[in-house]
Amino acid sequence: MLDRALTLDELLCFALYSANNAMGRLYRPILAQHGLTYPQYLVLVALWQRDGQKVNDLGTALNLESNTLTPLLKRMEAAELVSRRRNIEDERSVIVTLGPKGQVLQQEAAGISRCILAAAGDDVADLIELRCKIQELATRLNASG
Amino acid sequence: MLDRALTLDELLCFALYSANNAMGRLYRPILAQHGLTYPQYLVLVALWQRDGQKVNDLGTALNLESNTLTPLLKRMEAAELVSRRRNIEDERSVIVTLGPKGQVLQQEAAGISRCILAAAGDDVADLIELRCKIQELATRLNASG
DNA sequence: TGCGATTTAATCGCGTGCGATTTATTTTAC
DNA sequence: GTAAAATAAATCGCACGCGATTAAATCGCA
Repeated sequence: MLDRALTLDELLCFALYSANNAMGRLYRPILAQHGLTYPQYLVLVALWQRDGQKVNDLGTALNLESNTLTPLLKRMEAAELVSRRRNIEDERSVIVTLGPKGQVLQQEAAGISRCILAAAGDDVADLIELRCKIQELATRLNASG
Repeated sequence: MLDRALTLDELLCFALYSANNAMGRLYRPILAQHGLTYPQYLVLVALWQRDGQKVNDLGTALNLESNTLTPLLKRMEAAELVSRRRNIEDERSVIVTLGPKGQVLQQEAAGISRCILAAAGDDVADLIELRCKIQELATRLNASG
């Protein structure tokens, strides 16, 4: 088996890739109205959930490392979305805190996710189940790395 | 409702983002052994399925546009994975064909997808169902754009 | 036939993701 | 107490994705 040619439609990886790109295209214009990019928005969600996290903590939450986060956070700092300061107790680490713009945006977050929800489908239970399945997949994939 | 703070875990978009990143991390070292990146691999899959497609055709298949594809295809051409030539019948379009390296790699494609399948899970029926759900989501998201 | 509208790639700029490396700080071992 | 190991962030380079624009070829229609 598997001797015949692969097709794009059969690839789980392509489904993910394509759905993720589509999600990004959907978010971009909405987030751009607030001066945000997609990963910047995710950083804010993480900080709204718990303010004052180390870069490493954000990396664990988002599955990213400092090579991605540091430049991203610097751009966010320049936009007053977050602020960054060295941890007094351990100068190796950097604490990221919500900046003024980042706090204000939390009020509009619910509206943003409602926009997306509407585009994703009307059956919320279905979407939640799908999300769980995708999370499980991500967990398995990360474990195999 | 929805007055409380969002969490990353609740976001479908983050599940997708995270699973897609995880898939990329899994593919990268495998594909790197063949001198490929992840989107380059997807282009090859599309061409193995049907050789000699216009840039636009590939764009439709992959949900990408020339601003992404043109540089990507040029890199692939430099690596002899594909070749590009203007369409004689309509000089606006460019035909992309498998190059020597691109043809050879088809033999190893089955092995590549087996590696991924193993990491994604052992229940193939589950994975296929998940893939379908994600494809439907991508379709809905693209339709809302 | 000619000329504006359309189609197709290409170009440019910016913000990720990440492999690889570097720098700074803290911990550990002796 | 100090040098080696470990840890945290930053830096660098490269390949995407995509919004915006441009250039070239073709089409459509008066």
